[in-house]
Amino acid sequence: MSKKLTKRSEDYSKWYNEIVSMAELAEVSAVRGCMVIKPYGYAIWEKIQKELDKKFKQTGHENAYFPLFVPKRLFEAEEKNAEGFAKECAVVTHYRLKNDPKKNGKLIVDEESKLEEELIVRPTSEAIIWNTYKNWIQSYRDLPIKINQWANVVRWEMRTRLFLRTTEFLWQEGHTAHSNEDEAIEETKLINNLYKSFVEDFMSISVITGTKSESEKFAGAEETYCIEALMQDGKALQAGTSHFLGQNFAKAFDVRFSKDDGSLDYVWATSWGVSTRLMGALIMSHGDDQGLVLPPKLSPYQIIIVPVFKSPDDLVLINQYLENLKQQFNKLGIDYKIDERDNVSPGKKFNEYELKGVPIRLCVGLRDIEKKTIELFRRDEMKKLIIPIHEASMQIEKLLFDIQENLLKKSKIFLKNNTKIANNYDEFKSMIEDGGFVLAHWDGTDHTEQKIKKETKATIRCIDDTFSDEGICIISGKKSKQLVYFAKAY
RNA sequence: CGGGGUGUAGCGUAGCCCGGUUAUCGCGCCGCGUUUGGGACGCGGAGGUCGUAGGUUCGAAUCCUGCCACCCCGACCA
Repeated sequence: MSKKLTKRSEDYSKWYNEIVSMAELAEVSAVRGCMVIKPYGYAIWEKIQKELDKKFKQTGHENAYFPLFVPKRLFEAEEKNAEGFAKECAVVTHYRLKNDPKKNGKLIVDEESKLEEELIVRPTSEAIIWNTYKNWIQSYRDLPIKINQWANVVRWEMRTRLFLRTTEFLWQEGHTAHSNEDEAIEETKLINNLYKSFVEDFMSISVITGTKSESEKFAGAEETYCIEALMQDGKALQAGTSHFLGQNFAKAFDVRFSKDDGSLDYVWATSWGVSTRLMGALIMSHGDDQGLVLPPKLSPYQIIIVPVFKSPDDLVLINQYLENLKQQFNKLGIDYKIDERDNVSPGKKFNEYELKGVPIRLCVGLRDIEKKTIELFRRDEMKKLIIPIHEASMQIEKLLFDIQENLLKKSKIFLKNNTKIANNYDEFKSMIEDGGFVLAHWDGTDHTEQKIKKETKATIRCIDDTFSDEGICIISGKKSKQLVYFAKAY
């Protein structure tokens, strides 16, 4: 008997870690707070990358790459940004090691190799990129610049958690430069909407959108738009952010351009990103007591084929039987994998692929060949059905579509059922305790926000401007422009 | 950085309070055989500086001290 997965309801945190490890997504590495992403987990990340790239290109963006190291003086240039990240930066101070004269075989830092100016390992690339853009931009004709980079960044967090908050993480960061404010704001919103549609359509995760409060927004940004998802334990997760940077970075790095009327102006900027944290969102949104559940569009393969055979001859027969179907999969662009291991029982394979969240399992044995059937199993509903093989490709195509839709539908219902409106602070406190999003009136002050955070651990997750009903702040009793989303968050 | 906890085989663990043969058990791994439609079984086998450095003792996984690492709760955060 192999190890059983802890039930999701018993210990959510333990369940999460076990899925990451048992579904072979990633493991804790020997390097502090960092993780090793295993092939299966990385294949999912690659699907995310591929799809986002497609969307970025459709909206006029290009990929490029900038250095890992940021000289300290560049990092200092934008004060708020520097201050925001100062406490969590890895810093390169030396460039050489030498043999320890006291201990043979040991290496020590060569003090003589001390750098005159320290290099910061990027926690984000605004500084290095804006210092580069400065040389690229002279005229309004050079604008807009719309670049994305896939990179690793390092943030020395106190506490780490696989995928959600690792010291090093992978992400994409977009950095755009525009000749006017409206265009930059439009870009910021466009990307946030792009994130929303990606997360909903591909990851089947329902999200709320809006802007961040003053204290929650990105250091150095004028406005931060975000998408927020709700995990099954009732905690919110920031899944993506898109920042309108105004002219802050242009001023800090002195990036000016000539307008068509001949005057000089600072450029307008945006930056935006999603990270490997999306993998955490995926696990916590869809996973169940059997393991991971993947939406078909993100699964490394949509179908796992488990042949049931007693001899190599049986296996040959089964492969012949499936030949035509496999060709149809290729034609339809459906990825499949066949598990032909003969030293592992079918039952064990069933459980393995359920743990890995493969959307559909196709099981075939001699019994099926006789009856001209196949057995299908859909992971999201844990239901089996036996169908004639001549209907298989058609049914599977439909089933994949259904699973994708069904997961989003479930996610939407979950989000809806766990979003409540609080009319007073007592109600608010008990709702926050239960988990989920709580909509409440807020007077817009930092003081009130901090008070709520201190007393309930809830933060303002986002402010959806489409809400316009005025009301009274649940704490201060002052006038409130609208309801805002609160929740306890990861 | 504060408060709590844990380090024993690849993983999970018993033993520790109350020191005493060859360090327990399960999973996994290797070999042979029987199996294979929901986590197979039998027999045989390999694998350990008991986190680390000292101390106490005839004798330390066990007691004492320092150090290191990791986990949980705070502060910090995508």
